[in-house]
Amino acid sequence: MFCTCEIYHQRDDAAEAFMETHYSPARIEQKWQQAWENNQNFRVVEDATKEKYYLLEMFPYPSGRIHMGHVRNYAIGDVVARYKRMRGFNVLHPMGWDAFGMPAENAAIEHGTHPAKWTYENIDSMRVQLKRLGLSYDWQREFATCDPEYSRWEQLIFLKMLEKGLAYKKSSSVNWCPDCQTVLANEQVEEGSCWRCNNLVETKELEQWFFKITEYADELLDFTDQLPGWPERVLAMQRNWIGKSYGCEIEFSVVGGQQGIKVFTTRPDTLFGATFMSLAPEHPMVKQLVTAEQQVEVDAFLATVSTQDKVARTSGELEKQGVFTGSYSVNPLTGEQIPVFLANFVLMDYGTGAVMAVPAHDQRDFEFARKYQLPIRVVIQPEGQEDLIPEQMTEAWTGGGLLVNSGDFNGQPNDDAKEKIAAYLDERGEGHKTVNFRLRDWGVSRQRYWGTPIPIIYCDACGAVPVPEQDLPVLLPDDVELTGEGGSPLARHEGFLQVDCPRCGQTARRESDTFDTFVESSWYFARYACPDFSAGPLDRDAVNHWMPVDQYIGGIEHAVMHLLYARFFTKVLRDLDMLDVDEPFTNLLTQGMVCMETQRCPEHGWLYPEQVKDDACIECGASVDLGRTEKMSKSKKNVVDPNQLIERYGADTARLFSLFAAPPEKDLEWNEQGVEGCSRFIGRVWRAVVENRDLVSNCSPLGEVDGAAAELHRKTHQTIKKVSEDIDGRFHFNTAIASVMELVNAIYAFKAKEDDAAVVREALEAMVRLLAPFVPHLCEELWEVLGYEHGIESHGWPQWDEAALKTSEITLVVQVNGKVRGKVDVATGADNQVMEAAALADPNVQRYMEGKQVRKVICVPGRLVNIVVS
RNA sequence: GCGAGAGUGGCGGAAUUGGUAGACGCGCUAGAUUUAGGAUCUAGUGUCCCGUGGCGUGGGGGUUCGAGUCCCCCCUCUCGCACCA
Repeated sequence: MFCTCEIYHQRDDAAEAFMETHYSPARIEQKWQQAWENNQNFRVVEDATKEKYYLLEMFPYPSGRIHMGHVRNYAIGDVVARYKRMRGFNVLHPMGWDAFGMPAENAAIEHGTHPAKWTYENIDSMRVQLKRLGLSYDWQREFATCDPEYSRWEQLIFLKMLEKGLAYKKSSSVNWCPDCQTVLANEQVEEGSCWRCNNLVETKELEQWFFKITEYADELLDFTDQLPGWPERVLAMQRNWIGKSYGCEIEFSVVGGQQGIKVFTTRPDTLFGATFMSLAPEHPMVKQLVTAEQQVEVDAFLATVSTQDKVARTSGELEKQGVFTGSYSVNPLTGEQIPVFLANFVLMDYGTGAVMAVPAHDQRDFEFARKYQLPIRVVIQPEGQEDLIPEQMTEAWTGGGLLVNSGDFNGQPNDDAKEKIAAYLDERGEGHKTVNFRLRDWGVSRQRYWGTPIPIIYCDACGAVPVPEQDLPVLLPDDVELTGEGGSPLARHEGFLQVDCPRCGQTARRESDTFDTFVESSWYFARYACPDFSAGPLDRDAVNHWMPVDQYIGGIEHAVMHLLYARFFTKVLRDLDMLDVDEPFTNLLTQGMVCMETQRCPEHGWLYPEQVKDDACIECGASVDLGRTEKMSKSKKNVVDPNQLIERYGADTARLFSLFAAPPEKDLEWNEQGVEGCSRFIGRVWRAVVENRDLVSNCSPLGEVDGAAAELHRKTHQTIKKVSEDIDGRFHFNTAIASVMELVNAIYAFKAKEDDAAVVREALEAMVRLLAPFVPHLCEELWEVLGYEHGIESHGWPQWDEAALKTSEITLVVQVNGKVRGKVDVATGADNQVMEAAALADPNVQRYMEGKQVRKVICVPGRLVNIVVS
C-alpha cells in the first residue's frame, strides 16, 4: 500500500537517527531490561562444566520503596555478579523477600490493610523498582519468606531441632506493656516506657521457645579464626558477643540451709576477699534465703526491680541497689560467715545468677560495699606500689599483684593463685574450673501475628506435642483483626487455637506464638539453591552444589545477630544432615552507609533537598543551616529517592555514582554534583563511540603501531589490567572506574587518522566491555552500536596483552639525597650501570652533586636512582 | 572503660610489596565553540617568596639511601560492646 504522507516517514527516520545519536537512558534501559528478561540471561542451573560462584546480597524487607542503601548494596553485588559471569563463572545471583515482621502489622493497625495484602503489594512494587536498576538476578528463584511453602519447611526444621533437643521451652523474662497487653522488643522500650502508649514497661515471666545456640558456642567461636574472608571487626564483634570466659564455679554453703549457692567467678584468686554475696532478684533460692525479719524489705525491693525494664537493668547507668536477705553463707576458704544480698545488677541469665562479692578487687562490689557499709578486705597487693588500705581506697584494684590475707597462698602472684586455688577447691569438692559464655540461648517466641507459626499443640494430657509433619504447614488464619492491643491476635483466635491433640485426640490448643523473623533469614541463602524443592527444606544435591555463598554483601548492622544466627543454623542444618558445609558465607563484604548533608530551616525544621533552593527554604526564604553529614533518614529528611534519581539520570548513573564516590566498605557521601559528574562521564563514553562509529566500522585488524597510536594501545591494555585487578578480590570499584575515565580521556586526546582506526576500535571496545559490570545498559547498547549482535557478556572479559604493556623506554626518577632532582629516560630492562650512568649525566643532578662526594647509589630497576652524597 | 577502624588539597577520594604524594571526579579559573548556555571541548588548579627553589599526608620522636606506608608516644573523630561477675 502506498503511503500518502511520505514526509512523516522522513521525520520518523530523522527522529530515529536523533535518538540513536543522543544518549537516552530511559530508552536503552527499558530496551535492555526487556532483552535480558526475554533471553533469560541471568537464569542459572547447575553446570558441572563451569566453576560455580554464589553471590548473595542481604535480601530486603519489603517496605514498599527502595532506598539508597538498597541501591548501593545491590549495585555492588551486581558488579561482582556481572564480572564473574563475564569471567566464565556459573553465577548464582538470587533475590527474594524477608517478608515477615512488624511493619506489616503496624500498617494493618493504622490502615486496616491485611498484612499479607500489604506485604505482597509492597513486594510487587519493590520488584519493579529493583528491575529498573537493571540488576542481574535469576528472578525465577525469587521467594518470600511469608509464603506457606517456606513456612512449611521452617516449621519442619524446628521439629527436627526439637527431636535433637536443640529447641526447648523455658520461662524467661520479657518486657511487658501492661496497657497494650503485649510483649515488647528491647528496642521498643524507650526510656523505660512503651513506644506506642508511653506507659511504664514491666518485666514479666513468660514460657518461651529457645534455640540452643549455646551448644554451638565453642564451634561458633573457633570458626571465627577460619573465616579469613570476613572483616576483622565483624569477627571481633561476634567473639565479643559469644564472650567466652574461663573461670571457676564455687559452692558456698548456707548457714542453716541444706542447699549451697553456686557462684561463677573469673577471679578465684580473690576468694579470700569475698566478704558478702550478691544474688539476682530472680534467683530460685531467694524464697528460702529470706528470713522473716527481712521479708518486708525484700518484697519492696523485688517490687522496685520488677518495674525496671531489661534494658535499664543491663545499662550500667542504673544505681546499684540491693537488700539483705537475712541469711549468711560460708566462704569455703576462710570459713567465715558472709551476708547474702540481692542486687539489681546481678543477672540471672549470666553464670549462676550469684556472685561472690570481692569489694577490694571489683568495682561494682566496691560501690555496693560502700553504699551498704560492708567490709572490704584487700587480698592482692600491687607490686611496686604503696600498699592498698581499704579505708583509703577510692576504687577497686582490679590489676595483678601478690596475694595477702590469703592463708597458705600469701605471697604468690595472683595469676598462679588462680590455678592453685581452683585446684585446691576441686580437691575438696567445693569447686571446679569451668568456662562460661556471655552468649545465651536464642529466644524465638514472638507474641505476634505476622510470622511463622510455631508448630506445637498443647494438650492437658500430653503436654507440648509437635504438629505431625504431614499436617505442616500450620497456616496463619486470614480472618484476624489487628488492633495492637490485647496481645497477639492469634491468642484470641478460637478458630486457629482449637485443635485436637495429634497424640490422644482430646481437645487441645495451638501454640499462638510465631517465630522471631531472624529465623527466616537464617536459612534463606540455602533455600535459593532449590527454591521449588517440594520434598523437604533443602535439596541436598543442589545445596551442596551451590553452598557455601562465595560472597555475601550487606550492611554492618547485621554484624552480630543475623550473621551469627545464620552461622548457627548452618551448623544445625549440617547436623540434621540437610547440607554439608560448616560455614555459610566464605567472604563477607560489609558496605558502608549512605550519608548526606542535613539542612534545616529555622522556621520549618529539617528540609528535604528539594525544599531548598539557593541555600534558602522555598517555603519562607530563610537561609538554611547546614547540618552535619549523617546517614540518610526520613526523620532528618536528608534523603534522595532512587526512583526520582533514575527518572532524571537513569539507572546507570545512579549505579555509577554509588560505586564511584567511595570504596564499598566506607560510608558514601551523597552529592548531587557528583551525580552530575557521573552523568557527564556516561555522556562522554556514549559520544566516544557514536562519534567514532564511522571511523571504526569495517576497519582492518590491528597491526604494528607506533607513536601516539602505540600509547593509546598501551593505555588500553594497562586499563584492562588495572580494572581486572581492582574488581577481582579487591572490590575497589572507585579506582576501577577512575582508570576507565583515564582511558576515555586518552581516547579524546588521541587525534585519530584513517589508519589508526583499529587502535581506536580496540580502545573503544575495551572501554565498553570494562564498564559493562558497572553500567550494563549503556554498554549493551554501545556494544550493539559497535556492530555486535549478541549480548556483551557472551564475549567474556577482555584480556590484557603483557607485551602491549611494555615500552621501549621508561622514565626514571633521579634523587639526590632522597629528593627528586631530575628525570631520565632509559631503555626498558636497563641494568644498574646504565641507570646510574644516565642519572649521573643529568645536568640538574650534577648541579646538586657539585663539590660533593658520592657515597652510595641505590638503583631500583624501572623506578628510580637515588644518589647519596656528602 | 574494652574492642575495631579512621585522620592526605576547597570537597569526595588515589597511592596494591617502603620508591615521583595528591590518580580520577567535584568545585574553581581562563580560553574555544562567528548568539546564549546549568551543553560541549581545551588548558590550569597542594602551598609559600619571582624562579630550574623551600615546605607539605593530625602532632612529636625513631628506623632507613628513601616513610602517607614500618616502630614508639600523644591528640582528635567514627563505629561496636559495656554492671558479663
